[in-house]
Amino acid sequence: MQQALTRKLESFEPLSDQARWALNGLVLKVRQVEARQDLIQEGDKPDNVLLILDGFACRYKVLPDGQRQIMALLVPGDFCDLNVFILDEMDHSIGTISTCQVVDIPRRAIDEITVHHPSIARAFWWCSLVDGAVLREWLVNIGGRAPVQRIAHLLCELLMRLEAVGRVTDNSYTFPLTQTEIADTMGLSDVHVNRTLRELRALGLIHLKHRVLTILDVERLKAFCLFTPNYLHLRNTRWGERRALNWPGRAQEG
Amino acid sequence: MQQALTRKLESFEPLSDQARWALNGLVLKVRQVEARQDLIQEGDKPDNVLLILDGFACRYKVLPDGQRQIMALLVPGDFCDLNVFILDEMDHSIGTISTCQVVDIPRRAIDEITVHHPSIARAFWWCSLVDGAVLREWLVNIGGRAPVQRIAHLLCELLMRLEAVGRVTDNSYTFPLTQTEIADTMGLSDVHVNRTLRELRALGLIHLKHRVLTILDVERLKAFCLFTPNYLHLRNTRWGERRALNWPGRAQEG
DNA sequence: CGGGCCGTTGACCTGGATCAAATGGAGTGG
DNA sequence: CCACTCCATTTGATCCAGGTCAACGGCCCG
Repeated sequence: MQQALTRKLESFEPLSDQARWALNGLVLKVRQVEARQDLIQEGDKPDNVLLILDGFACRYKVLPDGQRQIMALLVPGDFCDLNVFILDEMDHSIGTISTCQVVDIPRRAIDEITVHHPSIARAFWWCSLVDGAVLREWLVNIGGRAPVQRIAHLLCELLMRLEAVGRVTDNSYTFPLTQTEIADTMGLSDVHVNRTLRELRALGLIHLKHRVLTILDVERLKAFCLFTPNYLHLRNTRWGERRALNWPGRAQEG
Repeated sequence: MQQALTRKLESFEPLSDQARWALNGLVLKVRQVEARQDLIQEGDKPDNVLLILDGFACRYKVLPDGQRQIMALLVPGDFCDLNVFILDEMDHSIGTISTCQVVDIPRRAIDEITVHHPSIARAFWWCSLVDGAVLREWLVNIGGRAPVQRIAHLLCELLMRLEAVGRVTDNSYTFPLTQTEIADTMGLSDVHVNRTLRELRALGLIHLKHRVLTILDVERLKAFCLFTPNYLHLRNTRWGERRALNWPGRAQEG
C-alpha cells in the first residue's frame, strides 16, 4: 500500500523501474501513530523528512487566543517539506487527524536519491510546487468563496488528490475530519459547517456518514463550486485532461 | 538599488564576495513595467524567472464570478517561483501593483549559478521555503483573525520584509495598494477596509497617506495583532532575534 | 473645466458567529 | 444487557460584524 508516493509521482511523469525501486528503498521504519498526535511541533528542528503512507494529517497553527487554523491536509503520498533542514525551526506544527502510518526518511537518504535519480529530484520539486499551488488555492477558497462552495471545493480537491494515490472507489473515500476540524480548516464555526454539510446533502451532492464521504454527482459538485483542477498539475491521470474548464473571463487590464 | 536580493539572501546567511558578484550577474536586462500590468498570466508557460527589483507586484486569481483574490505580495528582492519550469503552465497570474523594475532571468542562468555556488542554491531554497511559510501565515490571517488585526498583521509583515531589503526608514515605507486591493488581499470589502484603516489610525497605530505608510508605534502594533515573526525565518537582521514572542500555550494533545 | 479613480461616509440588511441544549453513537464497566 | 460517560452531530434562537448599496468629495490629469 506504500506505493501511494510512487503512484502520485507518476501522475507527474513516468518513472523508470530503477527509480521506482529506489523510492521503495526510502520506506524503512514505518511508524503507526494514533489519531490526534503531533508529529512535529512548532519550534522543533526536525532532522527527518516525514512521509505519510496512510491516514490523514494536517499542518496547523494555534493562535494565542486559542483559535486553531489548519493550513494543509496531508494525505497518503504527501511529504512534509523536503527541505525543512534549511530552516532554523518549524514555524507550525504537524499532527495526525486519523491513525496514520508514517515513515521517517533521513535527510541523507533524500540527498542521495535525488543525486542518483534526476527524475526523482524533478518529481520532488514538482511535489513542493504543487503543495504551494494547493496552498494558494486554499487562500482563494477561504478568501473568496461562500461557505457552501468552499466546503464543496475542498471535497472536490480531496477527491482528485486521493484518486491520484488510489484511495477512491466509486467516488467515495474515507474522510476522517470531524466537523470541528473542517471548521478549523475553512475558517468557519462548527455549527455552520454542520448546516453547510446538510445543505450539500439536501442538494443531493454528497453523502457523508461514519467518516466515509461519497460524492453522488461529481460533475454537478464540481460545477457547483466552479472547481478548476489546473492547480493540481496532474498529467497522467484520467482527471488530468488539459482543458480550460469553466474559464470564461480573463484578468482585466488596468 | 538592486542589492535588494543580495541583502535579503544575507538575512538568511552571509554570502562570499564571489557569490555576491555572481548574483549581480543575474541582473542583466532590467525592464520597467507600468502599474497594473500582468507580468505572467494564468495558462502561460514561462521560460524566465522573474525577479522584482523595485515596486510591488502580486500573485492573483480571478474567480469565474469576477471575485479577485490576491494571494501574495511580491516586493523588491522577491522571485516568482524559481522552478516554474517544472510545471506545465501557470495556475495563477502575476501582475504589478505599482510601477516595477523587473529582471527576466533565463532558466539556464539560475541552473548555472546554483551549480557553481552551493550557498546560493541553499539561499534560493530558503526563499521558496519562506514564501511557503508566508503563504501559510496568510491563510491563518484570513481564516482566523478579525479584520483589524488581519490588516495590522499585513502591515507588520511588510515592515519586516521591506526592512530586510532596506526599503524602510523611520518605520515608514511606500505602500502602493489601493484600499480595493487591500480588500482583495484580505478577503474583505473595500468599504470595510476603509473603516478598518480609520480604526487603526484612530488607535494611533498607523499613519497612511499618499501611499506612504508610517507605523507610529511598532511594538504596540505588533502586540495588537499578536505578530510573531518566526515564520519569516530571518536570522541576521536586527529583527531576527530568536525568541518566543507571545507564545503562551502549546498545541493540545489528543 | 470635466471625467475618472479613489477614498470616505451613511443606512440597511443578511450571513454566519455565538450560545445553549438536545440527540445519538461508541465505548466501558457493573 | 443496561447505565453511564464522552464526543460528535444536530437544531433552535439570538445578535452583530461585515457586506451591500448609494452618494459624495477630493485629487489628478487631460
